[in-house]
Amino acid sequence: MSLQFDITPGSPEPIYEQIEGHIRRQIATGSLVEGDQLPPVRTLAEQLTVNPNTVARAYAELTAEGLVESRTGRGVFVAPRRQIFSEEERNRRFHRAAWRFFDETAFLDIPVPEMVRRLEAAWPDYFRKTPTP
Amino acid sequence: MSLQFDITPGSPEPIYEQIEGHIRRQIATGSLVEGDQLPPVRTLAEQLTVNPNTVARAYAELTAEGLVESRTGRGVFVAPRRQIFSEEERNRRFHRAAWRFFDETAFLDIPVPEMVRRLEAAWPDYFRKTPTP
Amino acid sequence: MSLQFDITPGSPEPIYEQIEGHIRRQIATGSLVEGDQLPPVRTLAEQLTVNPNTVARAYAELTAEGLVESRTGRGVFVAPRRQIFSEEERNRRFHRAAWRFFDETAFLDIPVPEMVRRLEAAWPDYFRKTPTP
Amino acid sequence: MSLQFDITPGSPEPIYEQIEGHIRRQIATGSLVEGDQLPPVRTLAEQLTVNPNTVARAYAELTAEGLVESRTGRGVFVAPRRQIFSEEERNRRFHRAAWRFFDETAFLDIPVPEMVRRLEAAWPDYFRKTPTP
DNA sequence: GTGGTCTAGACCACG
DNA sequence: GTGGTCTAGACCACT
Repeated sequence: MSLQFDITPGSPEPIYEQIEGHIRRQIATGSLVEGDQLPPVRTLAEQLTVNPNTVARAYAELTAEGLVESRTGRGVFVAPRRQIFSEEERNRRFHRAAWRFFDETAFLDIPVPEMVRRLEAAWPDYFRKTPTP
Repeated sequence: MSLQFDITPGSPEPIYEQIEGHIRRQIATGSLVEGDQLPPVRTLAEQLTVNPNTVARAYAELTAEGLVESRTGRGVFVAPRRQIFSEEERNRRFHRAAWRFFDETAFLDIPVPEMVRRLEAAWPDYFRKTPTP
Repeated sequence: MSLQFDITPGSPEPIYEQIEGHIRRQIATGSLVEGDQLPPVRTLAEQLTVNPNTVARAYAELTAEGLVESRTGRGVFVAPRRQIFSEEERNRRFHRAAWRFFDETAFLDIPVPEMVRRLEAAWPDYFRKTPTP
Repeated sequence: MSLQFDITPGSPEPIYEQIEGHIRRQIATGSLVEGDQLPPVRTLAEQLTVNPNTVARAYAELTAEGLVESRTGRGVFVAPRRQIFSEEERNRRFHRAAWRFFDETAFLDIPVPEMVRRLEAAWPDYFRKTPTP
């Protein structure tokens, strides 16, 4: 439950998004399940040596998305799994991610079938990256 | 050579990246080949109704990447095709893009096979974004 | 388009939520329509005499909700209307709001039919509160 | 008199407010009448597995409002019913609650008549939240 | 000029 | 102790 991970401060991806990403992944892969408590804002901030506000922002966005919920005075906990977005919105988000992916890979000269193959191959690796402690 | 395409003002993707993307894709798919001239900065800026600086930036980055080259006084031309990135670099970029894609889609609750199917389905649409003139 | 409104700093409702509320209402009632630009963060911050970060936070949340979209370097604009939440999530939010309403009115000793009548009567007033300039 | 109810730990509504709400409702609906004794702070705290301070706070606020009264050494009892708020105050509170409700539901795209219908439908459910023992 | 990120540090509400 | 809000001020990316 201690959420072992690092962030890369210089990256174009903002720190709070990196934090969100790690936690989302833990939830998506089942490393964190409903009712689990996230580390306190100050603790995680210290561990990552970032400002508490930055962690708080990540928690706030995850809360807004409904992935976690905050119980005042007690901490932030993984929320029961729900379907938050409409079919339409999920399609929109999928398309946005897909196009971004195409944009970032189009000039790598990898043919589409090969790309898809690689993507399928990368998935278990991604899934496993999150250490189940 | 007149580069028919639109940019999406509402997108979070910066305009200069959208322009770069379109040109990269034209080159990747063979719509633009070695020696073809790109439209002058001012012309393209007018056509897209964006700031000339924005177009200039896109051209500059493509030049830096070696995809196009500027012949002073005459314009910007598609460069001879060569292997720009090392195998290692291409793998690195592919992985980064793939992980970002996973991060953005993991919590959409779309199973992997379905995701792959959708991705393959989205490609022609993406490709068509830039009509080959 | 100048968004005439005040905020009450002492209120239990946080300032950024008050700002969000006003803008949501303007959009809900049609005072702000797709494509309209919101006042710049700094301008609105000055007008309300709050910190720019506070306004930025309100804008960020509205952006996350999909009600507005930010075009980098140019400003924040009202987004095309979309159905963002699933039926389930909308029900959940409606129920939460309804129960909160009941909690806040239960001890006012107003019988339910009377309450409903009053609520219907209050709506046009609410709707009109947002000045169409 | 044993006050059968649960609190929802995941809710954004603070626990002490949930407790207050339940008791207010019991009084409003006649489940608790003048002279009835509330369970001792420690007992209720144990039953709900919350901090005794939290229960104490709820009792304190209800006492301050005049809904219950504490007879030192013997416990807390439901106070004689009286008009607690002036007509004006009741209108003010109703309006505040109504506007908050509108704010939270305006962007759910539910037409007013449908909203009223749903609200009426939700009431019995809300009422039942506290089973009359 | 626009918005977005991050830090530092204060203050409050809840338990 | 927990998270949440707000301010002040710096720095960056994009147009």
